[in-house]
Order: sequence, then structure tokens, then C-alpha cells
Amino acid sequence: MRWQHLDQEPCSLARALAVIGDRWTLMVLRDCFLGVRRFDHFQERLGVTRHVLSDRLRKLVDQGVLEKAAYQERPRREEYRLTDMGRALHPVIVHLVQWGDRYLADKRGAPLLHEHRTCGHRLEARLTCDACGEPVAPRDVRVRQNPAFTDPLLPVPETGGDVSRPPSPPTRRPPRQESE
Amino acid sequence: MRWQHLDQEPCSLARALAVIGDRWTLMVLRDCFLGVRRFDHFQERLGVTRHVLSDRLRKLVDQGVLEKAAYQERPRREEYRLTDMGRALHPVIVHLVQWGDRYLADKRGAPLLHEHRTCGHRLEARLTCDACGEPVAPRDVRVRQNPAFTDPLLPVPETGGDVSRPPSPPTRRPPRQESE
DNA sequence: GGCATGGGTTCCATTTTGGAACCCACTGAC
DNA sequence: GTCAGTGGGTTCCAAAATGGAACCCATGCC
Repeated sequence: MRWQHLDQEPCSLARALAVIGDRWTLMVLRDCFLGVRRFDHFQERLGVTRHVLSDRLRKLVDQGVLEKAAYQERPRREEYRLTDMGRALHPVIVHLVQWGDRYLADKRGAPLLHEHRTCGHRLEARLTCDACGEPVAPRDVRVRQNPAFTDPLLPVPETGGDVSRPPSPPTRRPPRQESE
Repeated sequence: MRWQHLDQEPCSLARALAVIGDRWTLMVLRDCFLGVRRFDHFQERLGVTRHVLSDRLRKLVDQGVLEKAAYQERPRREEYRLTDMGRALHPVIVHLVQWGDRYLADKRGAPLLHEHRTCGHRLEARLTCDACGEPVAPRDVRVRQNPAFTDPLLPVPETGGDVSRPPSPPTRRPPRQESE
């Protein structure tokens, strides 16, 4: 499967990654949330080549994650700002940063400290269900396929660890037409 | 800046991306959360080349996100399972999927439907502060630098949109030694 | 022996990055 | 008017990563 076709996959993760899943894009967005808005400022902070930065910013604008806004005329100067679609990625970045803080920090701890302004405590992000307000663990989520999608999207259960099953159950799936 | 040095950056997002930020890793982890555990099963579902898959799985094991466990001896067969570190990425994936569902779906809607098992409703993920239980918006987060890090990590404010400022404030920062 | 299976590795062509230089419109200083 | 500076790029080429396909190897099944 080619990376370029990822945005047509019947999988929201694949489509999301087609937008923000390449090497530099999330770093760009992190800086957006920290208030960076200008090309050179991104370039200086990220150290990425201007070519790649230019490409990423353009794609993000094309896809609606960022928008260009003139902040002065004569000479025209534009800056990149998060759209609502871009701001909706905030939880992703917060959880990723927290994961890095927890598992990848050196002895000095987290480089940046996040405080929840409205309660004054250190921000400890949690995934909760908006319907019931309870925290959500991986096991608490049941995944079903939307019946509007007819190709099978979910894995065939493997009976993992069950050595008693016959040596070769129908693991092979029917031939598929370049889509999964 | 090279991608390979990202894991030494004083930024938890950069370090997290050094682990899970390349083209295929999050797709692999998505499948892990859906119960996929075997090499061929990943390969078949993702369509990625065996070479790349092998490389990604090995790196994930090296970094502690997955672990290999034998599910049978003679012949020895191993499977890949999420560790606690890997399971801690669940919120990241859930939010990414939800973002894709919201902004990138076609008319058929979300390919996979997620239900919160304990309350029975459609899972609507929310970022909340564990200290106060309230939802967290981007504006609600104040970011400070951990004083143990001496190099400046946060962007110099740009006074965006303020046309009244002098033409060239000290935007240039002092020369830095390959670290940001 | 011959074939299948899980779990890879090798080889080579195509794509993507990284590095560095170059470009262009505009401005303000001289 | 010229000249350097600035924001915001583009071009060119070499280095690295990816895609495709074939090959490998131990074991087990018949």
C-alpha cells in the first residue's frame, strides 16, 4: 500500500495520518499551539529545511488544518493560524506530550510544564467518555464496523495464545481489491 | 535537524515522534489495539512491505512499546503484544480516529463505530484534567519551561498582528548549539 | 522428499529528506 | 537610485527511506 493512497482508506486513523502523519507535521502543529505563526520562526525552531517546511505548511493549508492570514499589507506578510479543524488536534498533541513526559524523559523530567489554568493544577490529561464522564481504558471500548462499509475492516480474531486450535484455520482472506 | 536526532531533543513531542512518528508505526499500533498480533496478519492488513514491517516491529520492541511473546514452542512462534507503555498510547489513537471521523469521513460516516462498553453510548472522547475533572481547551493550558532546562524552549512571542511594532524587533535568537 | 507456514532478509528502483544556494518583492537607510 | 535586509519561498543535488518482489530457513505435515 502506498502512502499516497492512505487518505482513501476506509479507516479514520489512516486518513488522519495522511494529513498529519508525516515526519514534521506534528512538530509544526505543536509550535502552532505554542503561538508560532511565521515561516521563518517555524524554520528556526524546527531546524527543518525550508523546502520541507514550505511543503508541509502548504499541505496543511490545503487540507484546512491551518489558514493563512495577512497580518500586514505593503509589504504583504502572512502568517499561519490553526483553524477549528487544527485546534481539534489539541488532545492528540497533549496526550502525545504526556506520553513522552512519562516514558521518554531524562532525569530532569518534562521539558515543558503544563498547568490547567482554570483549576491551577498540573495538567494531567485523561481520556473520558463525554456521555458518562468516566475515564476510558482500552478494554472499555467495543469496536463494530459501520454497516455502510461492506468490505471487512476488522481483523479476523486470531485466538491468540490458544494452541488448541487446528494448525491452519482460514487465516487467508478472500482476495481484496487494493483497499484496506 | 535530522530525524534521527529527534529522540534527544528537549521536547516530549519530538521524543514521542521519534518512537511512533514515522509513516507506519501508528497503523501498526492501531491494529494492535484491534487485536492483531502476528507478523503475517499485520502484513496482510496493512499492505506494507515485510521489510518495513519487520523494521517497525523490531524498533517498537526495542523501545518497549511492544513485546514478543511465544505462543507456541516447536516450532517456536511469537506474537507481538502491547506493553503498558504501548497501551498508554490508547488516548492518542482514539483522539486521532475521532478527528478523522469528524473531519475526513465520506458520506458513509465513520468506518468503525466505537462504543463505550461501560455506559453503552457511542464513545465521544474528551480531554479532561484529572485534577478537576473539567474538559480542557487549548486556551486553558498554560505552558512553562521546566527550570532544569536552561536553553530557551518556548517561542519568543511574535506580537502577531501588531503592525505598530518596529520593523525588526530582536527576532533573531542567539546562536544555538544544535539543540531545540 | 516435497510442500506449506511463520517470520523474516536481500536486492534494486522509486520517493522523500536534508543541505545549501538562489530568487523575488518590498522596504528603509544612504 | 543603489544596497543590504527581510519574509517567504523555489531549485538542485546527494543521502536516506520506502515499495516490490524474490529469496531464505527451521519446522511440521503427508
